[in-house]
Amino acid sequence: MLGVDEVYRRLFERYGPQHWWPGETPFEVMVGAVLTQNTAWSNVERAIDNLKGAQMLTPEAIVAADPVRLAEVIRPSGYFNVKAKRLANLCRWLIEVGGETTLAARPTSALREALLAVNGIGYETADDILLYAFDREVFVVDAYTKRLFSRLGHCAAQVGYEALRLQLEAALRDAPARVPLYNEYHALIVAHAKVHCLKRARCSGCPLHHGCLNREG
DNA sequence: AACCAGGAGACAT
DNA sequence: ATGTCTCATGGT
Repeated sequence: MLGVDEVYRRLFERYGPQHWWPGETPFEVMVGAVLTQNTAWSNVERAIDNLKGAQMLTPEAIVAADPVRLAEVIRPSGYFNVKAKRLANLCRWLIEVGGETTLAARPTSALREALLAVNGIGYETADDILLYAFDREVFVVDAYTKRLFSRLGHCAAQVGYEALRLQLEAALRDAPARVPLYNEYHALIVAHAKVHCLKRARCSGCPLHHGCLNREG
């Protein structure tokens, strides 16, 4: 079976560095993490552009905004009513704790629990924020990650989030520079999925769909 | 025209 | 602990 480190090597060889997250500030990363829940990034870009254009890309502006207005602005990202609430929850929490800079002092486990306590932030969104906004050593697991590693024989298809995250982190525990490694790894899996093989339904006839990475090149 | 996207929560079992 | 349903726009 292909090792977790070898999978990374092959992904990196194919797609090169991805330099994620596509966001300019930690706060923009957090907003993007919520807006991209089960949604294509192209749609999220529009929503973020709208927020910028409306001068609303700050915690204060989002909390102060009328919920209907906020939903209207983020409309292109889909699920706009739920996501408007989720953004407001996130921003209320950020203001309550005294801003992002205050959070830098917290240990990762405590920060993770605090994020998960915000309604609308689940495991993946929390870990996106931890890794890409706070540079914490957390392996982000998403639907593609589960499909990839279950198809490669590393885990069951119905593996739970935490089980797979801990398994992957354990497999890479001796790797140097894990934060940049995790950063690239998740981005590379998404890049790979964008090309092929990681959709919900396996593409019939695709010779790679049982795990393209088993093949060289 | 169906399928899917860088999920999460409420709720039932 | 594990399923099912809902939320919704935009691209292929």
